Amino acid sequence: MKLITRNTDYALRAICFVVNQEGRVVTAGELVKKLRIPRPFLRKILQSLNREGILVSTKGSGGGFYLAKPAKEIDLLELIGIFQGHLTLNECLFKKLACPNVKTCKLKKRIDKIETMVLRELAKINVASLLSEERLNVKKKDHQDRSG
Amino acid sequence: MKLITRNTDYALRAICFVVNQEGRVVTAGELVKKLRIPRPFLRKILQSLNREGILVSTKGSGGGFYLAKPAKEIDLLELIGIFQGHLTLNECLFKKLACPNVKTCKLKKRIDKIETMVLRELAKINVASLLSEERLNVKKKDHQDRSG
DNA sequence: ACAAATGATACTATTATGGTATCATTTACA
DNA sequence: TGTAAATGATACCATAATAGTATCATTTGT
Ligand code: FES
Ligand code: FES
Repeated sequence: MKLITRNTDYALRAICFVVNQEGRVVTAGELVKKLRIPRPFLRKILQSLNREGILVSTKGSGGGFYLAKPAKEIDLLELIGIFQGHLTLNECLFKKLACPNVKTCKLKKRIDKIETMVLRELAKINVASLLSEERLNVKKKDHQDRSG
Repeated sequence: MKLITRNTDYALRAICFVVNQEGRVVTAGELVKKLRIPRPFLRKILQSLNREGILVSTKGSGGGFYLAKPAKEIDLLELIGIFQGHLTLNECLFKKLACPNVKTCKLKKRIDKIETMVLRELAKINVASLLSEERLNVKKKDHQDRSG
């Protein structure tokens, strides 16, 4: 079981790279080469990040992406929200029938407490705080695909 | 994203029911009726619980299941381990290549910390502590299937 | 012997994840 | 003004994890 899926992780790597370019516009092609993420998948991810107000995109020749807000204001919880939906650690099986126990259920109470902790911690992890040490894995070999 | 999958949850409900029977041998059929879990699925779950030393089974006519150890010694972490494998919140994408950053990666460090917290809390949640308040949802209507 | 129980195990269905592939649109600039 | 270089939108496909079924073998009380 993974808390962080591939698209979230890729998004984070891409954002980190963009941050390091200090305002320069970065194209998807560049990111593909540097991060070695399959191009169509990365493109979809970048489009999401644009829609969600994390990156700004400019179209046309010379276009690309740059940060829409300070690195400090982009946290893991938000990224997970975008790519994995709301993080629900506990979900009672009697969902539709509206579980008769929700009010008293001890398990729910205890899992909820864990969930709250986890969410709080994830919200603390922001891109700026990750960047003092490098986590990008820059590569030599190019990557190729046809779409785009 | 769910921390607790169906089989883990069903297992927990089944165990709770068995605990409440105070040593009496309980059959899969009974559990199916009371908990309204699909019979073949529940049977598979009970077999796992037996293999893993949480329930003892007795075969043949009059057979069934009873607890293999005190309710206090059965915790959620163990159940999750059985049905969902080891809980890994963070798994670096460069797995096979052995990520060059594992030692320094800040993200990994921070997720690991969250993971440790979660595991510790899950280990604290044991069946006995859940049972002071009821979470079983006993039902009227029977359930039917052919296997067995 | 037979019915009532579990054990083992192989199979199937559904959903979530991890992608691909196409075509439309915008823009710089030769 | 037209073409190449970029992103936007969207539909599609592949793989893996989860959830569940189906069969047959084995054990045991009566
Ligand atoms: S049994 Fe429904 S919330 Fe716990
Ligand atoms: S980038 Fe590999 S452990 Fe973080």
